[in-house]
Amino acid sequence: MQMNEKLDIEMTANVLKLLGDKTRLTMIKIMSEHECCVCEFVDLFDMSQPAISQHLRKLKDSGIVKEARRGQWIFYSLNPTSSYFSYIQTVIKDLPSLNFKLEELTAQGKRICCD
Amino acid sequence: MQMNEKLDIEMTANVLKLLGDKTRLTMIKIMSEHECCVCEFVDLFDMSQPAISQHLRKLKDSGIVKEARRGQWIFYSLNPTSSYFSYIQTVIKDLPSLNFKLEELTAQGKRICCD
DNA sequence: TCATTGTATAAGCATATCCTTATACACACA
DNA sequence: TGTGTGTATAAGGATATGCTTATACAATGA
Repeated sequence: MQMNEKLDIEMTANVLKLLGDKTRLTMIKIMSEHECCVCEFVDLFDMSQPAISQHLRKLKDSGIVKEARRGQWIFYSLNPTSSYFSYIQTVIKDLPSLNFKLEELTAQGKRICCD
Repeated sequence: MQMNEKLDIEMTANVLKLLGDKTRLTMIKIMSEHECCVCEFVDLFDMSQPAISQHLRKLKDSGIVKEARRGQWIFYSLNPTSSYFSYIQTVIKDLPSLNFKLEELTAQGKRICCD
């Protein structure tokens, strides 16, 4: 059963602006499949650590992403309490999965695991 | 039956960036319900005619919107041949309808009709 | 053909965006 | 407590964005 809750245009535009950047859209798609820490993103993107950190901060400030510190690492994931949680999943649904990217990291021993 | 065609991340980010502006997102929502000409948008938004025109050009350049001249007027609408046509409809589905805005125009005799 | 109306383009400006490098902060562990 | 590793913040620069005003182009109709 669909909820069909109405979205605010201005808030939605802000969310779409955040997703309207290739780096952030890719991050969001990755986080929709797995939580991920900053250093993993740094390995996945050809970009400096501060650049990654700044993208994550924008996503966190908007409330669509949450962070969880585990020891030295901070893991980011989609925030299930955000009012845009299911909307975002709809928007990214048909983007290609990036699981294989994380598997490459695992193969290179670069995957962070805190179990 | 869902198609579930895979979307390209970079192209999708570009589309979302276009939608990630309050003015353009509103325009798109309006166009999803009715075609609309430039002067109508000018009446609907508190913004100059060139500003409206420039937003429409971006949307047209990306292929997600098409134009049709009818006499003096140029009508814009969602482009059904765009590969993002159904995607966009999904993305804007739960935004509030703006039909009442067009009805206000009609009441003010500002609605353009070429029938 | 000329004036009017609708639309597009050009140029310029203020601000936003996205990156960089340098540096600070947080945690782990010897 | 000191050092290494992970992450955040600060500052600054290049480019992008979104508006403005001025002007050009397109169609209509007297």
